[in-house]
Amino acid sequence: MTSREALVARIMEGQRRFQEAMARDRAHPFFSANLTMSQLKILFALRLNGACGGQELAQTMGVSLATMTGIIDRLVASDHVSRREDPKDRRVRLIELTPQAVKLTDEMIIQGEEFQRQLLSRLTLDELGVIADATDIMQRALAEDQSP
Amino acid sequence: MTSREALVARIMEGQRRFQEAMARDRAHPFFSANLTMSQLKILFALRLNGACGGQELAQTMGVSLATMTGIIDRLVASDHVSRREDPKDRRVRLIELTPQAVKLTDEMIIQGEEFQRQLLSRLTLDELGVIADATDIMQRALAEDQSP
DNA sequence: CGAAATATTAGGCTAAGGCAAACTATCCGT
DNA sequence: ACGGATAGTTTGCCTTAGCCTAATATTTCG
Repeated sequence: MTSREALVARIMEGQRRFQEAMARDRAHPFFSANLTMSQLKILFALRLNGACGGQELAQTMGVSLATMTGIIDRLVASDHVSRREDPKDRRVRLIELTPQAVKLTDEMIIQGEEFQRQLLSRLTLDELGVIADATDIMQRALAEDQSP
Repeated sequence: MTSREALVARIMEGQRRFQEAMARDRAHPFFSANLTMSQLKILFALRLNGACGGQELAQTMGVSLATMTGIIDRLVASDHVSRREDPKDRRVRLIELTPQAVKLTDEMIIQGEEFQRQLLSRLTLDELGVIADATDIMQRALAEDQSP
């Protein structure tokens, strides 16, 4: 094994443990939010791709438009999404997440800020510096990855 | 703002972006797995707490034992969990995840290894060293946090 | 032995999701 | 500006997962 491979393995294992430790936090909202799976999928789709029309949503989920109307109705009633007119095409009703639903999906997908802050509070200034450098390096790799 | 607070803020923001970028990966299995919300909750509970009896599971989810039997039946049929006797109490049927379900929940909760590996492949050896140091520091903070 | 605990089965109910068909409103090519 | 195509909703009907209570079996343990 090259030293490079060894480093990568060490990092991956550490990251895995870290994620594992935060899994409990992320799983919480799944228990407290009273959603069906169809509803959850739609919230995720909207969170990842932004607002879109019902037709597109129905096709993505492999469901008829009539079915989608029903699902969206219930999500509107529970204040997770809202409908508004598409200024570009008035036939379309754009579906978008309410701020409350953005927060909910963030808790499910993004990590527990509280937990992270608590961990960081245990570190020395020097250690924080190393973490910050590492974060910056990953940011650059991420940026290059998205526009090579 | 102290330099410490500045460092923490920089780290948190970087981590948030990083998680955001991986969110798509993690959301995938929610779309492809054909589960109901009750089923998902049970898989999560088993993944986080390990195998347990139906009674305990029913109480955790706030549901009657008869209901739980039905849900477990369907999860067994779809090969997500299995039942086995509890050697300590033969009245109890321990419910545990199948290897397939462990893999599935890992994909939902833990992060995309492939994506991570790809990002790391873009880094120099020096940069990898910084990341590895940072990972180790976080590991220590994590260990201290769990047993202070 | 007998009460208590664990699980399953049977029977019955509800709500979410699934569809097709009919209808309205809007868009856009000719 | 007419007319087909597209987006959405409504209606009516069906299926399934989940939910319960009550009855039954099995095992534990005082």
